[in-house]
Amino acid sequence: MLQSIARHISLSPEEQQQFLAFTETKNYKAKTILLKAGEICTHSFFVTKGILRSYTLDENGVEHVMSFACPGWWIADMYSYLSQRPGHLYIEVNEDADVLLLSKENQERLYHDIIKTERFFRILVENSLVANQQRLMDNLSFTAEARYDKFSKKYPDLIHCLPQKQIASYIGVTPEFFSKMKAKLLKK
Amino acid sequence: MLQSIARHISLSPEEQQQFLAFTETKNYKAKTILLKAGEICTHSFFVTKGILRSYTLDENGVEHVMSFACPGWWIADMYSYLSQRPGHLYIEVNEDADVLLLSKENQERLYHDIIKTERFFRILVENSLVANQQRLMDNLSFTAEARYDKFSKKYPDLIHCLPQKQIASYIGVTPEFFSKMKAKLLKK
DNA sequence: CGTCTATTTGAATGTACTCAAAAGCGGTGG
DNA sequence: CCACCGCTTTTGAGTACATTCAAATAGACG
Repeated sequence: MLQSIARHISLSPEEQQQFLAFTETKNYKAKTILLKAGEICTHSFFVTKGILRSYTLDENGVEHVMSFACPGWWIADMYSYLSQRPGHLYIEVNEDADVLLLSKENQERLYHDIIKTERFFRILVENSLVANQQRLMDNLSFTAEARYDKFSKKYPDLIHCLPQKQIASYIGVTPEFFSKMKAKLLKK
Repeated sequence: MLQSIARHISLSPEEQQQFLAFTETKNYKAKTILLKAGEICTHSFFVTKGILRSYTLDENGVEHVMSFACPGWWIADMYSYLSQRPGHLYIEVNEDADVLLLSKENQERLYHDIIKTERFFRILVENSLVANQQRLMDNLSFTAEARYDKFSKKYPDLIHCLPQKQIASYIGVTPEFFSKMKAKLLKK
């Protein structure tokens, strides 16, 4: 995580230690659910090993993947985490994972104690926003086929370690349609 | 704008003046284009009067509305503004507008001179991110009808001052389909 | 090995799009 | 102030992309 921080701000060794001291390390098995819809997201998660994902369940019980988190990525239900109100997202472990937990309280302490961290998290959120806006525009502008193409170019490695139905959900189609689409692409 | 800032951080009168001194006030007529795709977004815009909107044009020349900005809202091509690389968005004046311009350089100066402003903009971006994620999930989970319903409840006043085709574009359907959908809703 | 879930395939359906044409509306200039 | 032009909205018919439902097959895990 310190590497990932160092890409945006520079912390002294003491500050680095303080940052880490505010986090908690945990290991989770695949399929563990770290957060459920209706709960308050008290921590944000930094993945050092494995894969997590966040998703909603709609009124018909269909899953819609919000995001995947690989090593080096943060994940949380931002709405719930920021407002400290019950959220709509589930966060689940896709593959056995090592995770750093940062509680909302410790995050606030960090902002207070090491003011530079505010910049760090601002930049993270800025990057998320840009990525999210891009994904939204892609969904409005492109067909499923083009979205899949973009996805596989953006995350070439992820494709091999995710179940198809989750990729289908991420790009916004049913697993059945995704399967047919893939078959059609292979013919070409 | 000072009111909008005061909701998140408190600035001394001097700091307030300094903030304002970093901005530039302009008045634009409807249909003025403030930014084109391919250009670098050098300023972010704070609307004090009127309405702006941002959108992309896809390969077929179809417009996809990214966002509307009413008084009290910021708007920019965040990708381009943050990276200072050519962007994909157009920003256009919907209704004659008064706008405060904040250049990227002055934004950086603000972060440096009044460190609290970093918090302010962090919170703004956080809120944008949450809203954007919500919109993305709505697009994946709901039908056009439900999205229109949500939109009209979230922005009841906007509906009356936007051309239908822009609302259609925002919720992600063609103007023709939107028209038919509205007719069907009236029957009920 | 058996069970449970994921994937594939097919047929029928539906939601939303395209194209085309008519009607409505607003602004601009004569 | 009216007439005209351009743009938005409406309406209809035909189409396409994607879904639903169902059933068969394949894979993963205990």
